[in-house]
Amino acid sequence: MPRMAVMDSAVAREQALDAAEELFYGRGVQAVGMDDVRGASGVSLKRLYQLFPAKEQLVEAYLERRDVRWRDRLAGFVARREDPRERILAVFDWLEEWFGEDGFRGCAWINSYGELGATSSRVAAQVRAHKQAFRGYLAGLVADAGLPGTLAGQLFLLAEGAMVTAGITGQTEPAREAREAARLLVRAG
Amino acid sequence: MPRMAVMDSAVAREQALDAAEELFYGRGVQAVGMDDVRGASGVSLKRLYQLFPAKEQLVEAYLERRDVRWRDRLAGFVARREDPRERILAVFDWLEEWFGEDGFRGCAWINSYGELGATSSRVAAQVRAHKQAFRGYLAGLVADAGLPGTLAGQLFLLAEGAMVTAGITGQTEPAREAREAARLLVRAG
DNA sequence: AGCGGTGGAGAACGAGCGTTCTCCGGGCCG
DNA sequence: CGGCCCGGAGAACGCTCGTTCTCCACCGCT
Repeated sequence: MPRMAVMDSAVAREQALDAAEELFYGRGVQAVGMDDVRGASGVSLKRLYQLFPAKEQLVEAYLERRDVRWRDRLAGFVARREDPRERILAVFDWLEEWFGEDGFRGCAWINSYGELGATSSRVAAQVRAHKQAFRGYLAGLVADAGLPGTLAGQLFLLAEGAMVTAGITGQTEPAREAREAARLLVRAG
Repeated sequence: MPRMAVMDSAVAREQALDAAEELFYGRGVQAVGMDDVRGASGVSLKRLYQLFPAKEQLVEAYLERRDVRWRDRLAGFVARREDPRERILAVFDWLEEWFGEDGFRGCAWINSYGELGATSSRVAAQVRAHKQAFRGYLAGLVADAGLPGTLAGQLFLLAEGAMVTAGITGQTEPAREAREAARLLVRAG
């Protein structure tokens, strides 16, 4: 009955990714060994290498899954607001919530880019794709609000600056500063 | 005559730092070995370890020297403008110049923070100090223009967002987008 | 009960690299 | 000219870590 083995593989994969995400995000990719992932996940090394033939693939899977979840969480939060302009500002409210979470250590993609961007072209491409998706999402919000397209890039830069600054300082305040700037830019637009 | 030896040490130190800066910035700190620094600088390993007892100290010296130079270059560019509001916008003009330079790979401190922030508290502190100095510089420009203090944080976030985005995409455009947003915020202030 | 195969624990291997050591040549002093 | 010290080249050492291998316990089947 291979059904069971398949299920176990799926479970092991999730456990491995859960552990990898916490460790990679919290300490940096290079500071975490495959053995650390094994220890934290309970998935044996043999199985880990069956699921992810090399560490780089585990890293890619980690960024990929986090990308989907991150954008879903943001979109879910924003969708609760009705007014199109409020939705734009809600992005920054969500950032503030995120920055305040336990274990927040900045943007996983910006951090990974600093760590691996010069070495791994695949990671670099994933980071670019993630940022482009976020920017595209903002562009959609701006268009829905009937505001000029140039605003999207400006909001994007504010959000990126807030993420990087919150990551470095450990404070949530950058989200409020960015929100206030966004409010002024929306009003001016 | 120890005079000569002292001079040579100073020269060797500069050569080592020149090579370290190019390599660390271009490829990331962890991807560069001490032997690479030796090869690129012509300074022998023995001498390298006399000047910098461990790699971490070389990294610190690299960030320290680059910090001074970076802020001097920015301040020098901005000081050429007379009008206080123009000086604020000149910051973003300088960013555009910087982004367009050969070998530009984003902000050295943001990248280093992503790579080492979770591991080395000394590097993390240096990054925070650099960013705080930059923010303080912007606050001075804002005060000189008689604009409200809250503007400084907003301009800072725009600049950080532009640096991180230019680093990831390799384009200079974020500087112009940030400049336009800054112009609107200055006008609104 | 015997047995084949699956999977886990952890040793083993090999590469990379930070750091130190050894050896040697070349200039300076008596 | 002979001994001495400074510094360079690069081998060596020890550790980490990605990846693979070995061995063994367990589980289902006949």
